[in-house]
Amino acid sequence: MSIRGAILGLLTERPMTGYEIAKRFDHALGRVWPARPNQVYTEINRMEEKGLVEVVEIGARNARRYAATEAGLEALTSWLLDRSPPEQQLRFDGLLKANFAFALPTDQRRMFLEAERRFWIDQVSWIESQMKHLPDDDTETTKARRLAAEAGRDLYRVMLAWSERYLAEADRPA
Amino acid sequence: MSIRGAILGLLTERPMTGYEIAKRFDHALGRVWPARPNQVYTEINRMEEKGLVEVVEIGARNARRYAATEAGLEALTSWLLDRSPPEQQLRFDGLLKANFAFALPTDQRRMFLEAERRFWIDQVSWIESQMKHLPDDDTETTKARRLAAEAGRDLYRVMLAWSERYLAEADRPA
DNA sequence: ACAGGCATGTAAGTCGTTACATGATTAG
DNA sequence: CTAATCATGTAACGACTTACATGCCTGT
Repeated sequence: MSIRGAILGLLTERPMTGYEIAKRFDHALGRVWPARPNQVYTEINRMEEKGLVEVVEIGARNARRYAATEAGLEALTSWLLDRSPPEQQLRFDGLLKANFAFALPTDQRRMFLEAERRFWIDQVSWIESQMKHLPDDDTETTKARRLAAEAGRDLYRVMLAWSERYLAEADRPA
Repeated sequence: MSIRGAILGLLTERPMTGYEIAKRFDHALGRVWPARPNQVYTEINRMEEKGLVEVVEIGARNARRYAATEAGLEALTSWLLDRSPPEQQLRFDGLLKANFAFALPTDQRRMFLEAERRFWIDQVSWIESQMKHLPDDDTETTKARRLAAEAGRDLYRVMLAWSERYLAEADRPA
């Protein structure tokens, strides 16, 4: 239930509408855990039924703004501390494909690796631009986000380095 | 359809039974793309219907040993080159949780980060032990697997560094 | 007035997990 | 002979994607 945890985590910052939460996934969180708007809406409704969130304001266009309840905060804590599979599992098809790149003929492997390289360059520069927009304060929230962003950037750099090393090895075959 | 690609990739090494494929996920591939035996079996059956794999041998206990067909190899290539979402997306709840660690009270955050640290140490040492068992040859297969393993190890090291930096920051609060 | 963004949903289908179930063979 | 491993499934459910649908409000 990672999406549930993520929604609750976002709501600890401030109350939000489903639309705003969906935007956060779209613009930022989606790079580590994608979620589409409709999934956000259906999940929030289920969470409201279970008493994890509650409507704290109804604005223009009948926009419902949610906040986490006490039960919601407990659910957030237990999600963070939950180490049972399939929580705490990487699902990373980039590394999976990396294992099987040998199966491509040489020219297509080059194309594949160059596309990978461009992709990871994009990811690195995207996250670096995101880091500039982090608030310039010393709160726990900002600290956690800054450290997470740095880890994300470094993960992308590892994949970038992988693609470049592979390309270099492809240049001088055994 | 990452599982389909992974199965086809494994079958390029040599023909295998569903059981053997499931073991590979369990022992190695599952660290980047988990799959349970039943999912492997159902997927292989669907792939056989579609002509992507074929039975090349029936052994003891009626074990069916599969190989990739021509169509299967094409499917593998197009999976590797496919860059459309939700392919090519990270789904990494570790980084997601990293963003929300601030929501835990200080003592629980320590516990959380120390558990993270132990977890990533385990991952690093697991993959390092795996790397020792890679065949000592110079084939493309081995090269791809070695580079992928190194990337995996470095990814785990990034997360390990993240947990340690966070723990260090927690020691000297702002 | 109309385009663009705000705001929310439903329905169908696929992918993945959990739980349950069965039987054959081999090693000790 | 009995435990472990080999070998394969089915059923139910939950998570996620894709496609479709609706209407409100604000700025130009």
